Amino acid sequence: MDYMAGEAVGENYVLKEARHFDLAATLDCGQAFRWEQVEEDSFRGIALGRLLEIRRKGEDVILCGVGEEEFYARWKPYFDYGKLKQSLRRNPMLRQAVDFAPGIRVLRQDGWEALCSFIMSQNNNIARNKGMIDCLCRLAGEKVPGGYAFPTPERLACLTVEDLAPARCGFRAKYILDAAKALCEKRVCLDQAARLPLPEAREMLMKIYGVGPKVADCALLYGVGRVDCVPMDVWMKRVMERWFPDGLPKWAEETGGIAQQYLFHYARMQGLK
DNA sequence: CGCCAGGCTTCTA
DNA sequence: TAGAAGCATGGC
Repeated sequence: MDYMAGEAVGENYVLKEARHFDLAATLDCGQAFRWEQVEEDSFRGIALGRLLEIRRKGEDVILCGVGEEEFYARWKPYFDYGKLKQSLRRNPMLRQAVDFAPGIRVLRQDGWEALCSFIMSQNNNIARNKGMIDCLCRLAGEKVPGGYAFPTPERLACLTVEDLAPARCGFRAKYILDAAKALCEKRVCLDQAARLPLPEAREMLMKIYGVGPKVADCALLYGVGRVDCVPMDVWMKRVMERWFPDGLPKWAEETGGIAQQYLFHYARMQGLK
């Protein structure tokens, strides 16, 4: 099953034979920061303003307390980028990377949350970033059943660096506040970023203090649904140098961000130098 | 203890 | 205009 379908069973929504959905590889690989593993094969997180517990049971994946309507309205778009992965396998190197960890999925998160999360991820590690974000949500996020939503730009824009001190964001605090203000003042519009030519979308995000190419690209890919956007970190630079000196195949460019996810993971696991 | 984190801004030649 | 230095902080 490469695109998601399932059925409501009792109180839950069940994805049948969801072999290509590795929860740990997807939720704990540094693309999202609000999921925590609660049991062997079970994760809990707040995304899109809602608490979700999701767990694997044999070949199935169960979304606890989710009905059909909510699945299609909220979670399918969040978890599912469709059949893009299969076509990548036309290239031998891409096939190798995809088959190495076929259960990784690229998430389509909330745009603002992704932007803010990747601003905070800079020169940081995943574990600490999660802690900082959790604290930020408790500090300024709206209370929802089971925890706190990610704070809206409006709620952050009226705070100061001192207000954010408990989250221990360090030098990133001022960046977050500028990003929040940029959205409130409509200097930056993420809906517009979804439609603009890629270079213009990046340029717009990079006007935010503390947002460079990498953070802009991550926000676009993981939060704005720009699967054509390829974040270039140290690992991807090595991948391109070693395996794609002339760039990704032309036909793969429009889904380059998806390719990136598999190549990144593969390169890192191989310890590519 | 040091070293490092899926960078960015600022300073320097 | 490229390349190096500082940045805040805590996980390991």
